[in-house]
Amino acid sequence: MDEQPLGRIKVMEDQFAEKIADNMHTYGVSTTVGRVLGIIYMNRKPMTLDELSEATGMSKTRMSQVVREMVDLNIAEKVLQKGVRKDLYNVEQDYYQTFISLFTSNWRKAINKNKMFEKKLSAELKEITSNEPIDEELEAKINLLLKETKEWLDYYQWLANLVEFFESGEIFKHVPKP
Amino acid sequence: MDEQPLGRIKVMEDQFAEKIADNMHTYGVSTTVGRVLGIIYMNRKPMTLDELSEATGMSKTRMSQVVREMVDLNIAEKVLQKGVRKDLYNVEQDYYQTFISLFTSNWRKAINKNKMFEKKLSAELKEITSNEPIDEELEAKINLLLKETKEWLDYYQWLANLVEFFESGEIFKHVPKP
DNA sequence: ATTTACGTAAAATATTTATTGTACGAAGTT
DNA sequence: AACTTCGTACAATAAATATTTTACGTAAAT
Repeated sequence: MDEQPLGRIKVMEDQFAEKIADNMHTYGVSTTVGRVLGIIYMNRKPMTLDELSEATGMSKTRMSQVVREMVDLNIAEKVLQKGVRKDLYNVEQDYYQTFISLFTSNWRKAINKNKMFEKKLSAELKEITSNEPIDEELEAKINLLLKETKEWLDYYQWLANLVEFFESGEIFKHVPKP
Repeated sequence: MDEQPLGRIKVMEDQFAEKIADNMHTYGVSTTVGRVLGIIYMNRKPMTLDELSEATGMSKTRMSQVVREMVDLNIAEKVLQKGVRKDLYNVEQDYYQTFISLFTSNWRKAINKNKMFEKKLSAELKEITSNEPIDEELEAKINLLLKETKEWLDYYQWLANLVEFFESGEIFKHVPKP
């Protein structure tokens, strides 16, 4: 209570960084990724691995791992500054963009994985329907599976459209930024 | 290759269930939750803990835990069937609805957590701006923090609107089901 | 040409999360 | 009333993830 104003601001900034970390958690990224994002964000300018290590109290190796993960997720980028030897990392300053980056990179991953499955499954289904002698019960089962496959593919098409809807910024036309 | 048609269908059904599990993973739920969802889905009717235990090869205790998690997430429900003593569990059969349930329950959790933070932070900020003697540097810092707080609150308002946009089904007006 | 600082791979450790086993109360059955 | 069966709390164990330590190749500084 009787703290220095500057100290209190520092405390609030830390709380803020923590909150950002917490928010990140909802995207399924590890706590430390969230923390680092919050720290760089609050620092208001790019940071080196050593600075991050200092700020988190974690090893430099860990910072290296975390920062790589963030770059992969499109929520951080390496910044080149001439004359400076150490790598600098910066984060997206726009919350909405961060949301979109994480959302799209997660779902794109799932969509791509699914592509292979799609091919395999429909090939198998085609084959089985053309080759085999078919009794009634079998036919019913096959038809059910066919129907479900169709629904599944449609669902993934929808997901792909949804990702595009976010990535293009179209979402903001219908859910505008306050 | 020389398998029975019925056996091959079983294999495909299993692959399908697996794929559903995989998809679930993108939402940040545990693998087993995904598996159970896929199994019940493919079973096409509600299942008991014992049946699930049998189907997954896992303990009944684990099934109990998983099913509870699913109910909390709104992707499964307990079904009462008179005359039957065991609890039966069913899952949402509509992929889109499952997507929405998971999306909204995740973000709602985050939004609620944030509510408390909001109050605390803005109270602190108000206090510090009214009580303290202010020099120029301090004032600049405070203003920056105020601005960031505002942005953060706006962002969360947006998230809340987004959740509503999904939950109400409005999303389908703009990204229609194929 | 040596030395120093950097980032990260790879292996080792610590922490967290998932899973099982035991036990027990509540409710149904005999 | 004694006996089963059910679901789950709670403690123990196993598996997966996060984190650190050590080591090493590469590039800048001396």
